[in-house]
Order: sequence, then C-alpha cells, then structure tokens
Amino acid sequence: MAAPEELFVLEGRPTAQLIADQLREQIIQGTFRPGEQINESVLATQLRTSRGPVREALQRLCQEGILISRRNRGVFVLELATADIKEIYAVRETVELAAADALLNEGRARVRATCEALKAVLRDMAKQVAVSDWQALARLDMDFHSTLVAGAGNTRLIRIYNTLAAESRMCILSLEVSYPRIDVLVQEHQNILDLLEEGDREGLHKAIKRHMEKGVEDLIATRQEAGNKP
Amino acid sequence: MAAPEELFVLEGRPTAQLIADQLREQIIQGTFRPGEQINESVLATQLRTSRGPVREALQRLCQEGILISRRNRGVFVLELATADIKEIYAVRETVELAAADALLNEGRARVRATCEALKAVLRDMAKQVAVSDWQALARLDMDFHSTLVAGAGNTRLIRIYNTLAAESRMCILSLEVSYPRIDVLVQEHQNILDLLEEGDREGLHKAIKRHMEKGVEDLIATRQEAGNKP
DNA sequence: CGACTGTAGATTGTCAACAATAAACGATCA
DNA sequence: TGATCGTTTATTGTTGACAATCTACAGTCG
Repeated sequence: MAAPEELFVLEGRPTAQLIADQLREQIIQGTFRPGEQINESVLATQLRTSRGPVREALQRLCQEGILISRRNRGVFVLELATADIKEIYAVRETVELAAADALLNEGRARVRATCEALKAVLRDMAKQVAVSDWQALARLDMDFHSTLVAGAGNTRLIRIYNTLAAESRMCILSLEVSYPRIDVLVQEHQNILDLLEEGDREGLHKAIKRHMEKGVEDLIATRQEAGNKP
Repeated sequence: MAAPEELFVLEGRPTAQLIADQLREQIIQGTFRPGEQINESVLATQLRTSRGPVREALQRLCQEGILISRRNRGVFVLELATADIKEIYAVRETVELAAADALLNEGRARVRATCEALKAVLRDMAKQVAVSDWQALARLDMDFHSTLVAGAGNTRLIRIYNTLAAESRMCILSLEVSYPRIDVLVQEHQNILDLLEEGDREGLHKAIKRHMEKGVEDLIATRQEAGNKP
C-alpha cells in the first residue's frame, strides 16, 4: 500500500497548545484588548473543554509574556508601555544581527534557501499591500523576520525570536491606526533581502539596525499622538 | 508600630512556581539525571500536593527547555548534545555582548553599581575555589554573568539569559568532572570586570568572546574524553 | 521461526466538584 | 460624615477520580 502524504492526524497535538496558539493569535489580532481580563471558566465553556487545558494554555502564554497573571485575581492581556517597545526592539535587533551573522557563516547554500523563503513572504506582502490588509501585513512583517532568524538554524534563537515577534505584533496592533509608511514597507524588507543575497555583512547590519530604529520611532511617535501611556 | 522590614510572607508566591524553582535547582544540580523520566504522581506525593500544581511546574520547565515532554509518555530531563552546547554558548555570547554594550551606554553610575555586585560574586567565587566546591562554583559562575546582563536593565534580556544560564549549568554538570582550569576561573572573570570598570568596550567584547569560546572548547573536549554523545 | 495482533500495565490527559483568596459592597459606630 | 469592619461575590487554586493513550509483552498464525 502506498503511503499517503499525511494521514489525517487526529488531533495529534496537545490540546493545551492548540488553545494557546488560537488564543495567542486572537490576542495578537486584538480580539482581546490590552489590560482585558481572561476568564478561565467562560473560555473553557466557549471551547467546549474544561478549565484544565485552558489553564495550561494561559500559563503558557504568561510565560511567553503576552499575558500577566495576578495571583487569585486572574490573567490579563499585557499592556505595553513605551519602555517595553524599546526593550523589545532592542532585543530583536540583537537577535536578528546575530542570526544574520550566523546565517552568512553557514554558507551560500543556506543563504540561498533562506532568501527563497524570504522572497515568498515578500510576494505575499506585496499582495496584501495592494488590498491594505493591516492584520495580514503585521503578520507577514513578522514572518519575514522570523524566517530570517530561522535561517541561522539555531533553535534557541528561533524560540526567543518567536516570542519577540508576538510582542511586536501586539505593539503594532496597539496603534490600531497601524503601519505608517506602508509604501516603503516592502521596499525596506526587499533591501534587507538583497543585502543578504549579496552577502554584504556590513550593509545588512546597518540595514537591520536602521529598520529597527525606524520601527521604534514610528511606534512611539504614533503612540504619543494617540496620547497613550508614556 | 514600626513596620518590620518584611513581614513573614506566608507562601506569597504561587505554589507551582515554588515547585518549579525547587525542581529546576534539583535538575541543575543533578538530582535528576539527563534523560531521566519525571513522574507526576510520585512527585506530587513526595511534595504532599496534588498533580495539578506539579503538572503546571513541569510544563513551565518544559517551556524553559530543561525538560522535554512527550505526549502520553511523560516528561524527561533534557539530554544535551554537543550541538546544544554550541547553540547555548552562541546565544549567551550574543546576549552578553548586547548587555555589555547597553550597560556601557547606561552611564558610569550604572556601570559602577554593576561592578560592585560583580565584585561581591567574585569574592564568593574565590572562597569556593579555596574549598573546591564545584556545585557552588558553577552557580557563582552563572551568577556573575547573570548579574552582568542584569546590569543592562532590559527585563526581556534578563529573562532570556536566565534560561540560558540554567542550561549552561546543566552543561557544566553533565561533565561531572566539572571545571577544568579552575586556577584561571576567577582570573578570567576578574578580567571581564576590570575591562567593564574601565569602560573598555572593545576589550570587553573580546574578553567575553574569548571566555565563551574557551567555555565551549572545555565542555566539548571534556565530553569527548568521556566518550559521550557526539 | 518470524511477523502480526491482542491484551495488560503504567502514565499522562481531562474533567467537575470543592476550597481558598481577594476585591467590592454595605452596615455599623464614633 | 467618615472610617472601619464584616459580608458577599466572583475568580482562581487545588484535589481526586475517570478516560485516553502509549509501550511492552505474550500468544497466535502463517
């Protein structure tokens, strides 16, 4: 009997992780607002499950840092202050620079494979720019960077970055008005891709740093316009 | 009535975290060996609690990466391969370099405060060298580096590093024979401290890189002698 | 003798009921 | 009128029982 590509995997993954993934996406997309409380019981009822798995999922997200737990009070969606934005982007810059370096040291084959993946992301991004789907753009923006980091092949670096990516999407979301400079969004990422493909280490470093600086500036500027927390 | 420094905080922290902390320390110290299975029920019985909190604690350590969970099989203590060691030290180097940079940018006051904390750690380290307490030395080694990273004041960086520190202690432990080059252990850290105090950014970078390189070399060399996993 | 199948044991995964805790409200007293 | 102290209520923290799942072993059939 010929083996089928993938036999219908009957809920192969742990339930708690399914819940966590779903919840994370909802938080990042703004279904739950920053500061909002998440009730275990009602969530369990909605998901047709018991509090056990829900509790596990919530705890997981707490450890990721996008929820905060107050003992005997409940879990709440993280509220990001300006200091958090600076922190997140500072660490992102560090991780991405390290990943870029490591990737370039891995050799051309690895670089080329990563570039192909990045190009696919950029194609999707261009499509979404055309229809101005902010949610999708925020996701693809992070996909691009996550893919870049993944190229380095360091599993711990990847794990660290995924958390940062989730937090970044929360930052972007909290603006609501979303991306300024949408016109240069694809262009900036394309620039990073080109420099990577050329193997221009120095240029790549500068581009990533500049990209992050701009990101922080935009976020903080837009936030101050909105009169949000300092 | 004068307020006492700290009124006996009656189990103020969540139980699961207490269990997780205790368990983490035991794993790092080698009470549980790499690859060993940890049974929820028996652990719950030993701790005079139920499986719920234990389960939460285990999940937490899974997410930290020092335990791995296999669905319907159980959780096992992480077994570190040589590739893991390289990964861990590569990320540690990245994080520490970033932290050192950030710290130097924070200004002299912050640097001086951090140096004081580091000196205290070094004093303890010298004491333990005298009595050759390997466990304590491994802990103090990591304390030194964690303190350095903490000096930068980036909470996310600190959280990331703490996990790496735990994994590093597992690496060191797995050698069992423990630290080679004990004579230069204090000296190397003192060197890093001196360069930080002088504000010698370039020298500090080089020292940290060299420190990490040596660490990996020692670990891998000792491991190969022991004929362990490649 | 080898491969397959069915059963047994152990372990995690899930659940619903119970207990503990903290904030919010309202009553009581100076 | 103001503050303090019980009471209420909603929520999480904890527990023990039950169900689902995996591995290992033994029995059976070719």
